[in-house]
Amino acid sequence: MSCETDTVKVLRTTGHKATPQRLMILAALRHGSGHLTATEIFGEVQVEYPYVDISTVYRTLGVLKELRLVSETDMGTGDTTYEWVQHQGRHHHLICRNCDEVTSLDHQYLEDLGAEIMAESGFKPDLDHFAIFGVCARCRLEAERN
Amino acid sequence: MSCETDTVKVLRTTGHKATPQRLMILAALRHGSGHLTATEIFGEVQVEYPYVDISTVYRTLGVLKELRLVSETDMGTGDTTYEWVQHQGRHHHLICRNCDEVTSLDHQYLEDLGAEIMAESGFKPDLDHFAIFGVCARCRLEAERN
DNA sequence: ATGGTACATGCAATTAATTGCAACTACATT
DNA sequence: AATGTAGTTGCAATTAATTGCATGTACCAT
Repeated sequence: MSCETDTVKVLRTTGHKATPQRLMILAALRHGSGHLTATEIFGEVQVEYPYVDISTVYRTLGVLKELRLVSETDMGTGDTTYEWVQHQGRHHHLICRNCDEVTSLDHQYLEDLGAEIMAESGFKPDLDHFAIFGVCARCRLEAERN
Repeated sequence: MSCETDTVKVLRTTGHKATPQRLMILAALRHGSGHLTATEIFGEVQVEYPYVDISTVYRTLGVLKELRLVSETDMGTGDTTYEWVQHQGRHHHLICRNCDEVTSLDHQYLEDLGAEIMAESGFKPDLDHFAIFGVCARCRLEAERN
């Protein structure tokens, strides 16, 4: 699989450059196990090239996000996480604001929502990786009991 | 209308306190025209009471968000905005990542999504104020032309 | 292969947001 | 009304993220 060269191609055709720093950030994202923070990616890259700057990491993540190669998600823990989109495929999270439990949500729900919005307004939404907050079944029942 | 005293009641029954600082922040949120940043709220409150601290503003917004009295939304401009939920009712935004145009989205779409999720998993999602990014009809057509 | 240029980088400085802690205060209970 | 306590505040320090700018470099066109 030539994900690496594919990505380089995408960068070039969109007027961006495939710099060594970017390739290292890409590698960190692709080999990482999803949900990486900017700081974690930074640390990873620093191992082989200690002179990268954190601002380069943020800027690269911004570009990759724009190109929809990575998704950015705040899981409610306070830090923003980044994930290589093709790595895990589209997926979503339901996060309980009472007990912080995280469960996953099938993409189909959002696929349908996206299709509806698209059909009625022409706007094509990016629904790659959502964090939806709310109250889980257990906490809700417990709250009702009081 | 006794929104003010209602809110105070909500605060008290949930184990929080109705401090003067909070009442001023509440007033700023209720009189403001939606989509206020923490800094804007801070400035507003400082007019009558210059000794508040920005951390108090953030902490109060956190509490109000938890109680779902305000919604927090990143409109993609880089700053997080807060809005008094009952002030404008539930509404959502479609934001084009190409031309930055912002249009609104009827709540019904998300109401339906919420009902579905609730029915199948028991998880009750908060879908008060979403910012959905994507590509608007105009930009999409323009992109296809190339 | 070379050169020009638009894009990227690193650094430093700035702004946004969070956190630890001692002092303080709202308010439920008495 | 007085009191105890849990919750809150302001301050200072920290961490996260962004931005301006001069220098550097990828890569397209020749």
